Amino acid sequence: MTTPAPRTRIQEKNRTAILEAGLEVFSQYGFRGTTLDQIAEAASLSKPNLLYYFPSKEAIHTELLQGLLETWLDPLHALDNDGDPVTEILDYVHRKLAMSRDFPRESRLFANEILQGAPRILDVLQTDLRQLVDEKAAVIRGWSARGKIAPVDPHHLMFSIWALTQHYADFDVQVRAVLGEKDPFPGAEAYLDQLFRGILTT
Amino acid sequence: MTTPAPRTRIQEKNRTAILEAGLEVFSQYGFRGTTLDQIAEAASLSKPNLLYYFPSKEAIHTELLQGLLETWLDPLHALDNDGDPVTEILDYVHRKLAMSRDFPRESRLFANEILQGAPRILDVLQTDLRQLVDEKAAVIRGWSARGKIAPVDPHHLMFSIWALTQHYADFDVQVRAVLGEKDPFPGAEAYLDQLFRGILTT
DNA sequence: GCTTGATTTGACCAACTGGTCAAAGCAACG
DNA sequence: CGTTGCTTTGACCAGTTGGTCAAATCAAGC
Repeated sequence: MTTPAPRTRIQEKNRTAILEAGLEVFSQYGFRGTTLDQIAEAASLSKPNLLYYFPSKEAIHTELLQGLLETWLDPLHALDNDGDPVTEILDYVHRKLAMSRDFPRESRLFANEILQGAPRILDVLQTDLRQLVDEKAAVIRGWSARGKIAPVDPHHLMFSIWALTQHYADFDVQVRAVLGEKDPFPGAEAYLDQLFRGILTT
Repeated sequence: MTTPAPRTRIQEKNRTAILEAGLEVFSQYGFRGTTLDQIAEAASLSKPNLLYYFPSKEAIHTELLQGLLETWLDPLHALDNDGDPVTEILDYVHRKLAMSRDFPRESRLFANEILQGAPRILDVLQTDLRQLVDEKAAVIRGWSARGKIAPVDPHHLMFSIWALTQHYADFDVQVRAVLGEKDPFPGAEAYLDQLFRGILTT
């Protein structure tokens, strides 16, 4: 969309490698904590070569964040007013949890940005995200009103879905420290099902 | 405990100012993203003066993290096997939520550390935290077994309490972007009450 | 094999980083 | 007062940072 498509095959390969490397490092150390040298090494390129493909450290970060936001909000778009309410919401939970399992670095990149006050995406949050959430909140409120699900605050329901699913990616280290070797995800899925079923069906 | 008490009044004042400033900056930018100059300015001290009170940037960070861990685990200690199960758990939720409201920077400092792989506290998580959690998990499992609360996975219950309460501090910016000016906390408290009551009372 | 444009790199730079140090300022006590 | 020990600071340093640039390398069409 925003990104002009890379032309040659080698450009595409290197840009991809840089973004992949950037994701790896930014998601762990945040923007300020990350150095171009780290990214360059992770991408197996020289630092000046990085800057041949991207004008600055900031540009890499921005592009990652932009690509991320689409992916991140996508599952919420799918929440369908005409589907079965409980199924719709639980499906959303499952999709979000799967994203935490399959794309934990993306989740951490996002978490880092928010923790730092979201300097680069605050406007998107205040406009696009807010609008989308309000829209879906209305859907949920409608379900409640029609007695399809228990009365719940739709915004806090949304927050709780985000918090719980992303926790397994963002706090992965802590979860594993407490759980030992055991894979958290099967248990998480069952628990979240139980938890949200509990609040949705009175 | 670990920290030898400062002697003079001026020492105490400056050490406190430095820790306060460090908390402010570390909690926003993480360890690597924070500079001594930032801390010095926030504490209204010169950089060499900082280093008169603390031997290094790392020392400030470590001391903050140590003090934090105690406070952080404290509410969990209070979970009492002999109290009323639902009340005990909901009280824990309320205490944790209050901490997010009253000490958001502490929550973010912790989040930053975990996000970066918990390099400085991984061992504490794997020993002290794990042991404490296992202990309380046994209590909860006991309550379930005796039919006092619904059968739940105690570890994931714990994770969900942490995730939900800390979300309001760590993702504060996002929450406020979505909610507008409205204070999230009264709503959060009511919602969390409803959510956990739902899963605990079948 | 030569030219042309895309790609890569070594050398370099100014600003910033965490940290040092010797000297200066200061308070209080005799 | 003068001395003594705590406190503060300006000047400084070596290493790192994001970023530049001219020159070298490379690939591909002619």
